Amino acid sequence: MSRLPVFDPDGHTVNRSINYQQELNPAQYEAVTLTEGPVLVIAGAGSGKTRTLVYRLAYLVDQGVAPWNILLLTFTRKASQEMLHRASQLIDRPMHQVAGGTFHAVCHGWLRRYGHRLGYETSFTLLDRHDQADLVRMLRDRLPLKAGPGQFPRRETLVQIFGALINKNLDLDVLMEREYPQFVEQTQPVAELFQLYTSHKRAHQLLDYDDLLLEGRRLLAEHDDLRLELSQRYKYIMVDEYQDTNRLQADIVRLLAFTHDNVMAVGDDSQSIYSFRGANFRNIMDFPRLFPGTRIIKLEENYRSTQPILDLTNTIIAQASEKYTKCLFTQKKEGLRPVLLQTGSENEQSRVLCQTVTELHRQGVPWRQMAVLFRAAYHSFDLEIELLREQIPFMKFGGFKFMESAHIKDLLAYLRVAANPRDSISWNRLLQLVPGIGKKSAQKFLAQLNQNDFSLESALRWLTSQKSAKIRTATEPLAELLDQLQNPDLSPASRLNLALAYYEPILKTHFDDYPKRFRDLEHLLTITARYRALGDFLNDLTLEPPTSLADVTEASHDYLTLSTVHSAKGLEWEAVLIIWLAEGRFPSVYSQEREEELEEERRLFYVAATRARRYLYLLFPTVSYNRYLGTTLNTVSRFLRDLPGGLLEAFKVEPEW
DNA sequence: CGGATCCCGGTTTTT
DNA sequence: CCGGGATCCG
Repeated sequence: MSRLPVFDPDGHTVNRSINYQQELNPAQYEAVTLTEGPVLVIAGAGSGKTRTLVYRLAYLVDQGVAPWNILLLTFTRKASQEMLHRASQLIDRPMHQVAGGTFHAVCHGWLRRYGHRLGYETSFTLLDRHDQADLVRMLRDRLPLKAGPGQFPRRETLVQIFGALINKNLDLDVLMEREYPQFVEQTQPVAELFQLYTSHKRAHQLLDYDDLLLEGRRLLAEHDDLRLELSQRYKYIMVDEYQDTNRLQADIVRLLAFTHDNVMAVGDDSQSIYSFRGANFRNIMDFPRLFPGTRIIKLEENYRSTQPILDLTNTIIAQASEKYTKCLFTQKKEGLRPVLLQTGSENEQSRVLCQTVTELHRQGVPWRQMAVLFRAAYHSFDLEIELLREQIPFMKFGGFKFMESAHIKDLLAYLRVAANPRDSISWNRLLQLVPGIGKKSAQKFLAQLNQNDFSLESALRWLTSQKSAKIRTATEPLAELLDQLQNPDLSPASRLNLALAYYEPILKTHFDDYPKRFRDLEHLLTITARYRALGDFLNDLTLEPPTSLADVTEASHDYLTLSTVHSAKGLEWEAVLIIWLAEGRFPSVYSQEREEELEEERRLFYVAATRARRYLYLLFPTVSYNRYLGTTLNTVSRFLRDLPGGLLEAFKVEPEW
């Protein structure tokens, strides 16, 4: 059919002739055009879920809905940007006024703007997991912990407990008994520490990830006028990956939609893989109860994979103990069976993988159409060495600890204090880098700062009035730096440069791998260059930390993807290779105790395998070498054991070189 | 305060 | 067996 461009009053070229009915299947079409009232779309893997959301965005705008009246909640910022981009191409009209992003980012935006109603200044600081652990350590040292019975949890564990408390909406007693029985005797001090943790964050304008959701919800729940205003602004709400939301997020949607109920939730219970973050796959089944009158639409036709791949993935998920009937089918009947490759050592697995991708590449599959997936980031270490040796271009996603390394944290501490002088965690950090100042002095400094209402002047005074001349030679340059960083006219990049000049000698004395770390800091500088406001830079770093070296170094255009399964969610490739399909690795040893955790591992494997369009390779080494256990034998992952015959092509292989 | 020494644990997944 | 964290001691 012909598509005549027409001009709307704004002067944009508008294509008003998308034939929605023709370009979508009946179920998709219904999901796209049913704009009023609650809709739940159960979208199987590869069933055109993103396509449906994109067309719905376009359709809404085509129908005359203003883009700023739409809210698109996604799992990552990248996902929402991608959808908006595709939708704007479809209707040839910019969509950037659509509000989009993660729950955390959207709540964050509200809190910057309206947070004063809950007692937050606009300069509040976001804490990542590492900051949370630092704070817990600081507070735990203040607590008179007598050496009671049983161990006190490590600080990472404490952070985990606090997170579960919020996201799973449980009482501490119940949580401890159910999930941390080994620490049950410590429930009382843990509760005390949690109290301390919560009140400290308040007093110092600090918010962790959970606070964003918690306080975002409170903003809506306790301020009727604001709830009304936001509900009327976001007249149409779409939530992607609903199976990975938790109770808190469901509450936020419920509150936000109270004037209209125009919510479309999209998800797949079989792909719920974030229970460690408080998500529960049953949540998606609760949606109709939260929104009475929900129309449920199922997308079951798969457009991604070939039938032999679907035969395997359908079988895998059919073995799940709790499942909602859904059976994917495809028109792509032809195709190769998934291949199981059993190798000797881990290194042989790596070499066989190199051979396989090289062969696929020779047959015409570009690198960017291939991905290697694994359960945990460290599973690919050996492979990365092998890929480098073979000069196969690759990029790794997930498990990237750039932001957690000490030198990055150190450098950012100077900027964070400049942005929020109440940020006790950063003060604590940067003070202890001064030779001659340790825990005790830092503590004294903070107490003193507290009395002076955290004025920077009093901080500088303290730094320049140290009695010992030796200490003053170190604190005076620090005071000078902090004074310079205060200048509001400086760009984030120039501030970072100032801090780097001050920090470089410290870096040299603290780390023997100083050159490598210095390069990291220079990478950080290139990220900074994109920002005009210091606050934006710091927030983004916490809300969307760099996920791969790609964000830091030059991106090449054609590369093989290496990714954790979690980071591969929502993506697809011509060829997918999954490594380490051995008991203890995938499923992980940490999940072998509880049935529900094993079920999640199964869904995780399902997610991994359904990323493949044409080629699916499953690899596992029989022998693994462990430094302290010596050589051990692996058995193939339980997900591949006891499959009905004919689903897989199985080989024992040895590398040729 | 900070370096030396001892002791325990042992790479999950991420906003 | 190696590394981080807690603890001890100068």
